[in-house]
Amino acid sequence: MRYMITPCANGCKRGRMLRLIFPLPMLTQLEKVYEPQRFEPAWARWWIDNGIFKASAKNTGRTFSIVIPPPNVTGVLHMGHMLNHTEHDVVVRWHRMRGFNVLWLPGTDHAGIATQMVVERQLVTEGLTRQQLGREEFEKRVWKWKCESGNTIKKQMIQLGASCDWSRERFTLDPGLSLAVRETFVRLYEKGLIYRGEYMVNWCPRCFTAISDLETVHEETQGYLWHIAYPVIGTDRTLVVATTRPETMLGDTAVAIHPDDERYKDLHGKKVLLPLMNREIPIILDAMADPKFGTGVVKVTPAHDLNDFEAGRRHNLACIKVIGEDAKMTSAAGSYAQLDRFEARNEIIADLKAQDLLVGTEDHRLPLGRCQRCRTPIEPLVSKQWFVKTKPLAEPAIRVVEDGRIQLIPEHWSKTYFEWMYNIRDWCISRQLWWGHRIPAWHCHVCGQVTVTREEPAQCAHCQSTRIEQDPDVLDTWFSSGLWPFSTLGWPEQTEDLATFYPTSLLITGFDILFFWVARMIMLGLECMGDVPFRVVYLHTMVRDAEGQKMSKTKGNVIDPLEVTEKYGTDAVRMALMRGASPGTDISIGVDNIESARAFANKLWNASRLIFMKMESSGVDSWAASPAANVPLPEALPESLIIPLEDKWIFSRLNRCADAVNRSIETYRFHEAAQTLWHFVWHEFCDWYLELKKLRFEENSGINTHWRNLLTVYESALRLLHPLMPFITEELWQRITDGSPDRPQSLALAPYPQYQAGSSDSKAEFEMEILQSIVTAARELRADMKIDPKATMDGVLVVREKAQAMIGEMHTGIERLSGAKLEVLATADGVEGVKRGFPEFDLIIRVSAAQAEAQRSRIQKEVDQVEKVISSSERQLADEKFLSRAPQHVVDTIKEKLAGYRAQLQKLRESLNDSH
RNA sequence: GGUCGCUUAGCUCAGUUGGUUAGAGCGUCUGCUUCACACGCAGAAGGCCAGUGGUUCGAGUCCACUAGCGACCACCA
Repeated sequence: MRYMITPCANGCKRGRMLRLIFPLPMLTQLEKVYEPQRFEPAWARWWIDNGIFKASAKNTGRTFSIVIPPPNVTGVLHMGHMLNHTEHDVVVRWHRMRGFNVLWLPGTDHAGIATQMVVERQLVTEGLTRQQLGREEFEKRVWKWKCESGNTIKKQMIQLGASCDWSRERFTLDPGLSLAVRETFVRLYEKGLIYRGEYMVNWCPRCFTAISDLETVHEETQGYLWHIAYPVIGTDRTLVVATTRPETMLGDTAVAIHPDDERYKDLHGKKVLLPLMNREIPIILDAMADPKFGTGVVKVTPAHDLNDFEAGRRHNLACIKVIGEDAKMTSAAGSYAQLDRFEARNEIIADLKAQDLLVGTEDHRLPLGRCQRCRTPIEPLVSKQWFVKTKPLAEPAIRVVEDGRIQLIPEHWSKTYFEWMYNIRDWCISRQLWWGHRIPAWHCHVCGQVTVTREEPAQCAHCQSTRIEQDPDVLDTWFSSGLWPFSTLGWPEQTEDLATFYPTSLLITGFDILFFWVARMIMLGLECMGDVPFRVVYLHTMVRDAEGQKMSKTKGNVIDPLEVTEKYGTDAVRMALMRGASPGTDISIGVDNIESARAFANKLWNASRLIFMKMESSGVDSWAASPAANVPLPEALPESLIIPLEDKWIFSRLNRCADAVNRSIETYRFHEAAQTLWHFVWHEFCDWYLELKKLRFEENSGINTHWRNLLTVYESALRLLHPLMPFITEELWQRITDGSPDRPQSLALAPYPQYQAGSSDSKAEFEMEILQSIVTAARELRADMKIDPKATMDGVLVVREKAQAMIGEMHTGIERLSGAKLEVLATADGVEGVKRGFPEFDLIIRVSAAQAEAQRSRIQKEVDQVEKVISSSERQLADEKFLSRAPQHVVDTIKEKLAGYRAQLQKLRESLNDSH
């Protein structure tokens, strides 16, 4: 037993914890079925306890740094996180194994509104409100909650194998990060990039705070366009306005018409009587009124509509707030005061009807802004808030993407980014919440001025009064997230970490927070650090279910990562995700995908089981070579003269595999890396290589060479696979290493196999292909002719020159894998039986005439197919235009291939004639 | 309203600069309890690459349009 379950040494009350007694270099036989639950938690712990993932601030070598998109402390891990974390971990482990000084910095976000809502909901169950509790008590309460449940995400990440440096874990409300927030705020304020003022903001009456434009979601909604008649004073005419929000009319301070609108020219300079309120308001001339829309007359409510607010400024109109922060009508709404805004709407419509002033109603689809958090319809209202002036920050942020100092992947996101950046509007950063970074501004009760400083001031900077009070508001969560890539490294202090790891190398995140987060980090990074926060942004898309549907609780199609990792193993879920993770497309994940990934893990497990069993019976107890960064050259190995074909072949394939995988990960083509490894391990290493090696061990000759080569390849494969499937590979790797001090402590620290020029062996690959074709041909014949699977077939093999030596060496293997006793002859003359002909060999199986017949239809089909290809190639080679315009190498290739097809056709025809 | 993306086997998707029998996994069918693995082995079937037109010697790949789906942005009453 290598694992022991012991009570947690530090007296943790949670009961027993898995602890690992390790390392114990030990090669024992594996259980028959792969049970990841038995070793995954132990390795997760072990990696951390042994500091495998610690970055060094002093390291002067190549550095790779990445910060996690901090999950909400309120959060519970979902599939999107798991995808994100797996992508991070693959890239991070890959770099670490390539010898980089790697930092993956983890942490969480205080998530202002979201967290506050969670705790408030808790309070409701106790019959309390935060107001009853008071600000200080409430904050304590949130902190308490944060400390209790805030570690969930961390534990879950550890369980997923995320190779973060937990010693550098950060939280957006940490003292250091709060310092960074304050520093940034003061700097921006001093540069005039932060200002306070009364403007139209998006107000959520349920969350009771202003929110930014990005936090409102627009939704097409079916509504009405009401036509309301406003009597024109001094005439018997009326002006008919069209509105979607009649309740705001109580706050109208003008109606607007287009100056050139002929219909109303005679009314210029007149006034109308605002119905229900009996207030006289002017008719103003403004281009905001589109003569083609509705009636061409717009009511102007500066307090409740952005356009109207601006029109109000242009025309110096009063701003009458008729809807309050609680979404109820204010006292300015006269008899409607205290009504909810939607109730008021109904009453107003009824009252207008009664007075015959409602002259029309038409259906109208309109976009309705809702609060991102609680879906409550947003109330645009005028309010005194803090804003960031974004244009000056956006300009350099646009430039760095334009000139490639930051690269967005997939590249097409740049356009979306530019689009938003060019049209950026000022950012409302104050929130009327209690959970977050308090705004470092103090209001003076005496002179009314504001003091903004880094340190808490004792007196007003303007009148020296001590009657000052800190602004009650907190900052938008994204303000602190925007500083994440450098605030986490110690800024504004000039720390070693900051010098070593900023700018970070890469950011991996979802496109859904491109504006919320990525854009703001770029702006604030450039502003505060004078350099980009990261060089590459890889944006992945959404995780969907097997049918490509968005996962949602209401649809019931959510896959819980913890459930499935528990059931199928973390490695399996990681692999399933990676196989689907191609840049730019959504990832569909169903249980099927995860099951097949588990099958892959099980395959690797059982291949290892085979290897370990054979090692034991051969008296080999560990793998003795040190891992090398390069895929080894078989020629460089001792006893090179007797390297068997399967070894030359597998080394060559391993080399190509390493090449492909390295290039795939480098370009974030995770699906490609996964695919390549899957194919190599399963269909090359297991299906062919191990099958051939099993026979070698039976033969029991040259056993040391076989072992050395096999273990070298196997060990390299584990290393290649490690970033994707860290647990199973570590578990297996530790079992074959002998624990000597020159060996890395963990597979996570072993060098990642690199392509080595000259290590590919085309001759071996060619010969192996021939071998595979012979075996496959024999199996096809057996299946087609329904020959007893257990019967040894009797046959003849005629091999042409290039492959003859191979047949000599591999004869036993070919016979065993094809299940046929094969006589090797120089020609096939006079041999009776079913024949499969190939350019490199003929395979003839002796069968009865009845069995042979089954072969004919399939060969005929192939003949038809090849004939078609030949005729199309011939047509092309006869085409003058093609010959004159296509490049020579294309013409040559076709000529070559045509020759091949012809040979193939001839062979097929022979088979057809001979098979009787 | 603006922008972007997608449409390839029954399903989910690959297919890097255009180059000639279009690939994988799952599913389906046939046969195998072969001493690593039935989470397996061996074999097979299955696709006028959404449609139309264009560029080209050559198009799943480039261009235009059409249809369907999806996402993001958005202050027109």
